[in-house]
Amino acid sequence: MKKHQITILDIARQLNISKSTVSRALTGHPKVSPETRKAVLELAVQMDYQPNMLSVSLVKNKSNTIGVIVPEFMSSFFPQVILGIQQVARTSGYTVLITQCSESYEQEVANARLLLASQVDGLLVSLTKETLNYDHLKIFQRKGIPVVFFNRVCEDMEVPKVIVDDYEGAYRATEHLITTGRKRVAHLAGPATLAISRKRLDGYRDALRRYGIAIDESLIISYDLTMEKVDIYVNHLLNLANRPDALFCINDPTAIQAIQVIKQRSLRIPEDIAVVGFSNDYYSAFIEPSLTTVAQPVQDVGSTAARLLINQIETDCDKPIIKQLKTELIVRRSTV
Amino acid sequence: MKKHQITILDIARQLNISKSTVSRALTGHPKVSPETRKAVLELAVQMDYQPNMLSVSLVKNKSNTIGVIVPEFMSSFFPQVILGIQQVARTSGYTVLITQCSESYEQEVANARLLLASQVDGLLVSLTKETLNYDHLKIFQRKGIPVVFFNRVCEDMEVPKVIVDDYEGAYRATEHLITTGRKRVAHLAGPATLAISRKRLDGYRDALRRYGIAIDESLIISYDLTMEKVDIYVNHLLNLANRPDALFCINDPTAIQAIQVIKQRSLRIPEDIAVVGFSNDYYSAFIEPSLTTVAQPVQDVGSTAARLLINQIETDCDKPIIKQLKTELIVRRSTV
DNA sequence: TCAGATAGTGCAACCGTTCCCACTAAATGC
DNA sequence: GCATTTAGTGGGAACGGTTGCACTATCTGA
Repeated sequence: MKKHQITILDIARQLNISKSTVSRALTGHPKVSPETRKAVLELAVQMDYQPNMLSVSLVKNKSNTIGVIVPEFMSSFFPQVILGIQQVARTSGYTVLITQCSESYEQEVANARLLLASQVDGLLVSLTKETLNYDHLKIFQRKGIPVVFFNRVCEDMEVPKVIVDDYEGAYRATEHLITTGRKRVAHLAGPATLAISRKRLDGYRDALRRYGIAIDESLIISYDLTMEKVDIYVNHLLNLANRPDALFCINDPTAIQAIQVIKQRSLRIPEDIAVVGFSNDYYSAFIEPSLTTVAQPVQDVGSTAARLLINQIETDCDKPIIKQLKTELIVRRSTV
Repeated sequence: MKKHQITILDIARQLNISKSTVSRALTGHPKVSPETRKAVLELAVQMDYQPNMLSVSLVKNKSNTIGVIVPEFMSSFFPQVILGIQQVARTSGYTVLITQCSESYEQEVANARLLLASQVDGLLVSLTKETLNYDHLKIFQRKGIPVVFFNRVCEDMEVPKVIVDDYEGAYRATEHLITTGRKRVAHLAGPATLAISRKRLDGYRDALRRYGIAIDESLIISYDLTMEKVDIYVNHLLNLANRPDALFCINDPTAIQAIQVIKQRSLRIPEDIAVVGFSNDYYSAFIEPSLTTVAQPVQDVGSTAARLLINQIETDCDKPIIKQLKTELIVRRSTV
């Protein structure tokens, strides 16, 4: 059963002083006599006093909390981004309220409402693959609560964003496939709702164009990121009369799943078909064959976004900067 | 810049009624006339009103928040447990405050303090590998705030715990190695501070004993879960005059790292040495060779723990039940 | 000696809600 | 037709802190 909470009033009564003085002693206010301060501090420890942040937040109109909305929690990507967020938040004295949407738009709306009600001082968001309407996020803007997007960003809101250079990454990946002799490079793309899908697709297209390879639309398949679909689409590609000799996938989980399908069909990687992923997930180096992929500075995405947000919270300046972090092509055995 | 928040008082003034009535209309209190209720609800939407949960929590002395402390966030294990926690919490109307310790005891203490100050209604904890003192968690008990442990539990606190049958899992894994002809089974164990390490070690020992295999202490190495050490210890084992022909690892990341080392030395898996992990992480099926491992019902751990906690919060009954979930040996190519 | 500074403290308002109590007016019972 | 219930509302304390202001007592300097 929940016990009575020790409050500053309890301390005040014991010492026969006012709660104002207790508050001042506890918060390090200068105008408290050394003896009083000592007595308060000692009694506080002895009584196991813990301040109630709810009331502090209420009176100060600041919760020192930042909200985070991520689309999913299964891949290693978002947990790692959160690691970066937490590191920065912690050192700046903020608590992080993490919510997760299971790729559902409705869940995203619910989470936004929750964070709003929780009086977060700022919001970090990465969108679900379903999100097309942004009203639930624009409320934050209207209320003057800073918002920063990362990874999966919203293109019609003028707020700071942290992304990696998806175009460049995809371009380099495709270029790598071409320069290692591939002629028919397929692309298993993400849903067009996500800007990252579109940019990676653009990078892929431009690389082909640049190297004078005609774009074959039948080799481009956009899918909804549900893993079961990968089997279907990869099989479809492998069944084409003029089979692709390389496959560039929207992300690492997709690539890894694709590799399983290709292996099942007893095709050799990379001899028969090369595979490239995107994001360099933790386990991508360990699979067989090890996966060539585009590495993103995952934790940096989180820490940069957090820094941008906290800066905005504390200075009230809100230039809608777009921080674009560099990617790096990591060549492994799935392509060479 | 943060704008003025819309409060029930703003609504009250606009409609020329008292804030009590507005509050009642908003919370669905029966004694409000239909017209008043309608007017309030409409104006609330129109004004973009969002309740301030801080004040609600303050006055009700209940935050509808549960705190979670996990030791790390890199492996897929804890994020997945959290998924299970969130699912249950959400349907019961609770928000989840997640904190992460990077395996540091000090961070754990800081996180506990933070959650206490945030007035969580209950606490879910999995300990860091360093934790030996539990004062920071016992405070919750003293204050009457329910605590439930999961996975890495504390043996000297009488509270509910959710674990998997580590002993049984380790026993089965070791048994599997023995029955497939292995004679010298090594064990790369976790730190003795963790009960899971000790239990898995016990299961390993008992399986050997049961099958009449003398226990060779030189084949048992306890390490601190920092990946770099795996290289050293595995190499040490492989350099032994009488090399082991099987290796049972405390968890999957360890096993995967061990496999890398073994492959570097051009030994064959499983012919020269078989490898078994524990926990069936997401990627363990995809590595080469695919990893034989003991699967845990990861999300169930989270959902069970959350259910236990919420039940305790809402009924005030606190039987220190220990829920032990079943494990399952998954045989893959690293052993057969 | 006395004005003025200063250290230390207490009072009370405030943050945004809930909820008990009191009140009025209409509805009901007899 | 009058007492009693009841529906609907408002007033105000409470939750646990912070903080501006007022106040007293001591100290400073000319």
